[in-house]
Amino acid sequence: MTPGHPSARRARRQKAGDGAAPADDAPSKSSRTRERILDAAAHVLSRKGYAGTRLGDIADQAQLQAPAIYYYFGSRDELIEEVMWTGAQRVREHVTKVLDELPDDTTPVDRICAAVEAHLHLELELSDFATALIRNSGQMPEHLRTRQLAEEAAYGKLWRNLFQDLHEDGRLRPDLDARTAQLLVIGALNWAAEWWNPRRDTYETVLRTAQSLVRHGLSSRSQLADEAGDTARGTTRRTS
Amino acid sequence: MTPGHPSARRARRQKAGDGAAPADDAPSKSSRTRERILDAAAHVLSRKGYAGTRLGDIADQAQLQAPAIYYYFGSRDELIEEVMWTGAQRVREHVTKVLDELPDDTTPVDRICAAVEAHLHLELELSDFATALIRNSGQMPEHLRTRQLAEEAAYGKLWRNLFQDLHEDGRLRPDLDARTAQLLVIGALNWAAEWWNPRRDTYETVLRTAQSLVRHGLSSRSQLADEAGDTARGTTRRTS
DNA sequence: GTCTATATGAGGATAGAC
DNA sequence: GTCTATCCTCATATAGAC
Repeated sequence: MTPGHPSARRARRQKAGDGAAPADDAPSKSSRTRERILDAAAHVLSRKGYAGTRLGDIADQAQLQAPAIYYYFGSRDELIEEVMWTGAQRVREHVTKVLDELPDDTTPVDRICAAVEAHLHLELELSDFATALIRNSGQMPEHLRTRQLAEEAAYGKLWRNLFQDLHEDGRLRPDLDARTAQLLVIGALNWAAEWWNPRRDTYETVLRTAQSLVRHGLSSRSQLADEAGDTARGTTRRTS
Repeated sequence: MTPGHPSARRARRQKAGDGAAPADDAPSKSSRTRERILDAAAHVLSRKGYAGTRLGDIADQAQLQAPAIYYYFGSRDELIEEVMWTGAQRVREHVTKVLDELPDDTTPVDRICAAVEAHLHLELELSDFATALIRNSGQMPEHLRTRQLAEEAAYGKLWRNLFQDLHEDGRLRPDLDARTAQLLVIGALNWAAEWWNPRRDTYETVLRTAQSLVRHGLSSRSQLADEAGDTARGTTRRTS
């Protein structure tokens, strides 16, 4: 509410600055405070949920007092909305970038495996944002979800294209429904943020298992033999 | 709080009665009100989260006034705890039952496919309980999670045994980590409650795709050819 | 068994000092 | 930029009528 709120306006200006400048000067002023608040909010949101997220808890985590938050964000809802959007946005940007950098002759299966790696990597990296998103998507008031839904639509389309390519290549096993398979795969990956414990399984193990499951689960003809030793680590490399 | 609370005691007695009697007499008195409240609580909890669940909303959904809830449950927390536990409990019971009824000579892969079917079926059936569980597991105060954690441990062990059998049969592809694969599979299934829309995909489509993905994703040697036409529907039948 | 009325407390948001 | 003090709203839980 109160759209003309002075602190909100100021905050928005700062944010635009951060986002636009690629690597101009240093992360700039002590306006890294904004980042601290955002990270803190993701942390609390993932653990307490939308309704349970107290400005006081966020402030504790960010090492300042609650009213200071209003200097950077117009309201509690505005802050939470940005957490949800940021998580979705960063994952999509990262996966997009990785796919763009793949050689043109990369096969559809390998592209999917690369996407699996990119998704998993960033999701586990940004686990507070990821779990905040996962747990609260269905619990947010609709009007706070517009940006997030746009992100997710775009991200869904990206995956849909990957599966489409696989299908057109005749490599998608015919008893699979493409859309359903895609949602099941993404679900398996998303869920990983809920259970992954770095002290129990290495990231490599999770990645290798996920990629193998996807590769063999999806594709009909096995171009699998010659990849056998390769699936262990990143698929971003050779494709010849 | 207030453990000796009269209404709580009364409520517990009624519940025990409901649970014990298999099909004795009718669902008994208007104490089906308790079920209505429980269902309503699952509905609200899944959409608003632990902290956002208001007794008033539950009351609206159950078609009574908020204070009436205290006749059946000792407190808000007690009610919520029971929702979380009920979801986990019913799924485990159902899957256990289905597995127990399988012929003794059922192969490990087929047993896993049967478990996939049972899990998916009950999860989509009880979607309010399922999504309540999924979204709020990480957001509940620890002291409300004891029963639920016990359920989940038992359920995890059940799946672990399924994968163990597959492994000992030499059918688990060697590049897979059993525990990780299991968590990824369950994750894919759990997530389905988040996106499944009966008006878009039939239950059959989801089930068939999930089973196929799991079967081909997990197993090394293909005993797949002779099952091809069978994976479409339940796997509970033939195994000869 | 279910209601109306109310005591009590927690948390978002603002004003204004520094 | 960040703090202290304060207002106001709203939800749990209880008391007690019907």
